[in-house]
Amino acid sequence: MLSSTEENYLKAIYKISERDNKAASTNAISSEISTSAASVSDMLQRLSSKGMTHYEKYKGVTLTEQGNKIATNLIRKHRLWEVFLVEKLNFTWDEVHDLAEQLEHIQSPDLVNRLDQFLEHPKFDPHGDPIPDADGNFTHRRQIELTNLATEEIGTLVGVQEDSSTFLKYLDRMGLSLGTELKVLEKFEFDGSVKLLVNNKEQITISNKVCKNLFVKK
Amino acid sequence: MLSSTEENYLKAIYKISERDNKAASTNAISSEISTSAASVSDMLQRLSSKGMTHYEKYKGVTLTEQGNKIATNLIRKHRLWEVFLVEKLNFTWDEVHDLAEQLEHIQSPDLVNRLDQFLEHPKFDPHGDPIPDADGNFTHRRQIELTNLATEEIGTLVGVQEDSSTFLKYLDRMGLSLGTELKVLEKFEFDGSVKLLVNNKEQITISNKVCKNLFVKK
DNA sequence: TTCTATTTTTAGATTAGTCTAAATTTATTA
DNA sequence: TAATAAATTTAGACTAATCTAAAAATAGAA
Repeated sequence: MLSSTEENYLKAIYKISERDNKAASTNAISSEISTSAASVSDMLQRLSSKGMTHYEKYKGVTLTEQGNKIATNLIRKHRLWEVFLVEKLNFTWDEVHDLAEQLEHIQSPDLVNRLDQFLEHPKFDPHGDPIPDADGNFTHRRQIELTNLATEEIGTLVGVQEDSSTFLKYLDRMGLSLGTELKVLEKFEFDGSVKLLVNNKEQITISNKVCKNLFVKK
Repeated sequence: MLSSTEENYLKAIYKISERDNKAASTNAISSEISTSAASVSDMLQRLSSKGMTHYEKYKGVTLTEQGNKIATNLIRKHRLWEVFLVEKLNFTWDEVHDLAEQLEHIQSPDLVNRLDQFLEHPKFDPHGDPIPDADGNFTHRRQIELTNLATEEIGTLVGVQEDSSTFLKYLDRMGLSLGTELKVLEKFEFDGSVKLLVNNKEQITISNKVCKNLFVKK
């Protein structure tokens, strides 16, 4: 069995490979989990000797099938716990990330599955991210970045890229939550900011950076 | 903040002091948490330097107010999680101990209290053990050991001493669970075993060892 | 293609928690 | 009360995970 630390490395490698579509570099991992490159280098050798990663010195690292399975399961646990915290314990969506980081390391295959059942097999977490099933299959999101919506088009907010507390609090403040209907009124070329009609009522303008972090369904 | 390991030492010290009504010895702790006496000795000095324990070499150890508070809170968390696992996720009472050992180390004051609220402030865990409130106060159990029941007396099973999986499975097998009504039919002096009438129906005989692990309310 | 900058790895040290073996202190008992 | 047994602590070593500094390898630019 792996330590929590080792598990966190696998998750980081998964996340980076997913994002960049290539082997994760030592530096990318070290900045993802805030440790020195030296520590990462050490750990990569350990994870490889345990059959979790394919690693060639100076060439970056990818997950083996086994490593991928563990990483996916961590994500499953993380997102299910987030649903539990929000739906059952009434936490807000900006409070649950750090807690789920702890809970995802609880060891018990039975627990995850019972939790999944208790929550009635949710497909998405409170941030709109898909929850993989017990076999590691994700429900594919039919969603696009808000930036890809043309003027006058309407979409429903179904997910966010970032889940930092500051970003989520900002969204709450602007009256944006999952399920909110958005109509693009105007796109400003100058800085990429966008003027929106929210739920057919209020008008707000959001920056390009915010825009890129919002997923909508047409 | 303390590590999980340090927390486990505090819990062990709490448990032993409670049971024996005196300072916990190095050996008692080492057998409670299955580590060498040398490791315990080391740890006791560390915990004392952190203000968690009163420790005098060769004289055993007791908890400071702060240490006591942490230990009590761990017990609170442990028992609340056990209620959650049994009531909400349908685990059986013999399956939850090890999982609760992991869950009790999750750090978040908010989480415990929300869990408590979600479970509607249970007073006892699935083994009949009292759950301390947020201030560390236990509901006093008005219960006696089954061994103290005289012949012909009737009691309701309200708690168990041990919560090892083997013991609890044995009880299930014998048709004994919390709430079961027991009538003492005969006490055998020879080996301390006892013949019981269970729920006014079946007759069983249990050993003295089992007897000592059962609490009843008259 | 060669030199320089960047990235990555190695070397060596540190901390928490553990161990065994040896030394020391306390308890028991003759 | 002196000798022996038991309990406890200290010494020294090990592993996992981390760090900084130095060395080595790779990538990029002239």
